[in-house]
Amino acid sequence: MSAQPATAKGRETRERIIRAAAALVAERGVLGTSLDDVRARAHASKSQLYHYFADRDDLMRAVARAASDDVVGGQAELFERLDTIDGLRAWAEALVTLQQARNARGGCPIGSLAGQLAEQDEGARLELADGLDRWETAIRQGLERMAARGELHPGADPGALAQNTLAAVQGGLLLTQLRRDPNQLRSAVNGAIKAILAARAAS
Amino acid sequence: MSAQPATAKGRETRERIIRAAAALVAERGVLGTSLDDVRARAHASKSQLYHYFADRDDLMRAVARAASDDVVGGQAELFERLDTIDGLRAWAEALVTLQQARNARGGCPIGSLAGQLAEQDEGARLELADGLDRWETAIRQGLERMAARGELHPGADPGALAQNTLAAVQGGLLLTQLRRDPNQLRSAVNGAIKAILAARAAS
DNA sequence: CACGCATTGGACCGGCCAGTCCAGTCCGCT
DNA sequence: AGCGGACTGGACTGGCCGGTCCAATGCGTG
Repeated sequence: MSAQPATAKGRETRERIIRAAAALVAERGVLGTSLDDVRARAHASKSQLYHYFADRDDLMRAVARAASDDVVGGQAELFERLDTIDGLRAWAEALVTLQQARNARGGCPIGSLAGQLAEQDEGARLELADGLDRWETAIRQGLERMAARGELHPGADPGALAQNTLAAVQGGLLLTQLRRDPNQLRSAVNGAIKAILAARAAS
Repeated sequence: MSAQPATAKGRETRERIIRAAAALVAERGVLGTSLDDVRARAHASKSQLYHYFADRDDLMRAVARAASDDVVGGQAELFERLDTIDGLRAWAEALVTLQQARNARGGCPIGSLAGQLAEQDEGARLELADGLDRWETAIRQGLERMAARGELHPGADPGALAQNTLAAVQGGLLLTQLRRDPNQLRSAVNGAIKAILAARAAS
């Protein structure tokens, strides 16, 4: 960490830097992103970078947090309907559509950053794990609402189902990225939904 | 690519360089591995690096290929028994045990490299995708042997099951890495095996 | 206005690092 | 032996890049 902005202007500058860094990291990876690139893209000066961030790692940690927030925040409305099979299907299809729009590039920001940062910077790892937690929680709460309505088999474990669903999404995204084929994600998440269907109570 | 070694000695040098680079990349990531580091660890000189590899990217491509070979090759014996539920369970448990031994660090080499290389170097992406293909093929062939023995429901799709199983493994490994908890992998792969169980023919 | 803190500009530095280059040495083959 | 290609050693370089520093400029408050 470093100086938190004390004014609205400062906060905006800090945000601009993070957004620029996040965009560059998404395009070129942590490897290919220099602070000068960030500086230029954010229309900021070197001292601004070091005013708001302790060093390069600190900035990357902020990028990891921003990625987590974006990924999870971007699904907020879809999360609300995760307590019905239709809602689950809509959520899954939205993920697939996003990958199609991106030409199956980039994978999941959380997953990509994991490979680049998890073993290098403990703070970054924790930010990414936190994103995963919030994501899994949203899925689990949807399933728990289903269970509370008696729609799941009494022995079903919403926690385990949510965890496996998240794993299927992440694994599917990796296959999608490496094979440049969004159907890899579709198949994986369909499998996860099938597992949830199997846990439904006999009406 | 660059010069292929013409003599046994040359081949050994090239191998030594790749192994050194792979080890360093596993420890510090692509980002944190310089050619000087590789040179030192491999007891080689700068000219040897550039004799066998066109440039840094070319070396990293070779590292990606070596990672694919190691991951898939290391499971060869386990792959042979993938045509029984017990064999599947043994395979799954071996993966979990490996993660425990590694303190849940590093994830899957293929997955980690994916985040670091897939969007930077098309050649590396293809090497990693190839590793994935060989892996998935091994799983699929196990399931096909089960199907040939009539142990799977006629409508079951070994290809889709294999794909989803691989996705579960990769996703489980990502969760394991970010949460430093090997049980994440166990849960994910158990879910995949459950899906296979559900595809068994009623004896 | 005057004070002080937040913010900004940008020159500068020292180190690292990918890649080059040439002068060799090794070694199989004839 | 001696030719030639494969292989090796390591100095060198030019550029990039993270990080430092200081001077200056907003700007809210009393």
